[in-house]
Amino acid sequence: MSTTSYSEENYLKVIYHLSQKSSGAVQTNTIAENIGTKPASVTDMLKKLADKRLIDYVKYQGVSLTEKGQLTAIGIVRKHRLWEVFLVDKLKLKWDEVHEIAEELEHINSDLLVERLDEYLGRPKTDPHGDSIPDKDGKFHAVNLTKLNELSAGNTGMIVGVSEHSSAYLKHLEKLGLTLGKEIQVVEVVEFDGSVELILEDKKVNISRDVAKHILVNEEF
Amino acid sequence: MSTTSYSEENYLKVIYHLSQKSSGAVQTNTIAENIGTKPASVTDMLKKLADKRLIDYVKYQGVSLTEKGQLTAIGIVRKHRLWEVFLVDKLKLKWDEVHEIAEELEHINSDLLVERLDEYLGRPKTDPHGDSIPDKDGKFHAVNLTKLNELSAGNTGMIVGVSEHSSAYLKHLEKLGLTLGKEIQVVEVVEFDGSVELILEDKKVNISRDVAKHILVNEEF
DNA sequence: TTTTATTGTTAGGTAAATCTAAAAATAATT
DNA sequence: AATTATTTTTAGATTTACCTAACAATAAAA
Ligand SMILES: [Mn+2]
Ligand SMILES: [Mn+2]
Ligand SMILES: [Mn+2]
Ligand SMILES: [Mn+2]
Repeated sequence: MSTTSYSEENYLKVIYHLSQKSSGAVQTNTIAENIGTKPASVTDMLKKLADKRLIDYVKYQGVSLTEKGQLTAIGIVRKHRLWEVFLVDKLKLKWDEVHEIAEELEHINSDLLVERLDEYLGRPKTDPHGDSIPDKDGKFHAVNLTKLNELSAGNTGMIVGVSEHSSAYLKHLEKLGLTLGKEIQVVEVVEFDGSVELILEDKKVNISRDVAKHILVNEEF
Repeated sequence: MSTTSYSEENYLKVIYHLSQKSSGAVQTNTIAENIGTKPASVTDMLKKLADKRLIDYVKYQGVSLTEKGQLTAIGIVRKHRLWEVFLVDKLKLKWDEVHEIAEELEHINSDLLVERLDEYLGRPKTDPHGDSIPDKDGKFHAVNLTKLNELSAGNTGMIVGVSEHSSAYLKHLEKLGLTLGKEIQVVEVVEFDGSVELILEDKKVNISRDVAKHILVNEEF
């Protein structure tokens, strides 16, 4: 089992996330945008990852992860999310402060470390943004999420995740009081602009469609 | 304040440790041995570190850290030791299992992270091997240590550190029961081979000079 | 179905960190 | 002081992960 560099791991993780987001092969340019490199650099790396049997790559046709590539990627995602839990639960960082740091921590390779960290944190199932943490074998335990903007008037739910992790977005939610675990009820989804009017802790809050669509709720009824 | 790469940081740290160990300039070959590279590579790096004003370097005359270089090095030592405390105290790794991992963790750059970690750990003054942890400003709080082999018959002390960190050595001490915090009393320092006969928890233990000289005790009387 | 636009690849280069082999400086021994 | 040994540096390569500019393939539009 050859070793993977930080850079290779970042590529695998991005390819993994992009494959989740939409079906079919992942495109070179999309990877470049997400990693912050040029397409030419991506092509170089894709060849290397293909040589290592971490991805299936057909020139001009995009890529997908092999079994081995996917397991590697999920392992990194697991570490990223466990470290985020540590940073928020134990070190009391805010949910918008942890991503960058976890981006580094996720590359530290030690099965013993990850196992003990998981145990120490109480084997959490989700990270501070509500994302599911895969277990040691790379299995996710299904959770059913609905986007807030897809609820109908009258529906109630608890905020269990967000699908956008930028600091700007998270800080905005924080200010609105829309944090994980909060109960909300939809008053109206405005047809004109898609904005959502909701009740949060007995107060009315109005959020734009763009804000609403990245809030994931556990629909209650 | 330009950024330092992992590799540069490892060099700075090694130069720092070597300057502590013996006075005078640190030699190229010694650095190479300690980092595990060839002297030619060290020369390359020394030029770079000198350009960045992190070391004073005169061709053929060895190097020493500048103020800036020393502060950087101490910052890395601080992180290394804090993470070791975390790994042992919180994650329950053994003292011979943490060095490699801390070698990676020490490079993660976030003042907020280090501050919170320090706070979370209760601002420890020493790491799991008894080494002093510098404070945020790079200051060490002096502790007076004596090498076990320098004690005289009848002297008593508490084990507060070790000056050798190899897994083999630490495992050996563990087996003998010679771990941090243990009280010992010297029965005799054998003149013939320098081995030390001591009492540990009411039992007699004999250790070689080589083992004894890396055990640091807080002499009691 | 050409033409145009988009997407992806190749060719050739750079910077960081390493290496080997050869040369130069310094230190230690006759 | 001359010779030998050790230490250090230089010269020239290599590998990884990038880049720009030019070209090729595919997709979209006319
Ligand atoms: Mn990363
Ligand atoms: Mn997250
Ligand atoms: Mn290190
Ligand atoms: Mn230590």
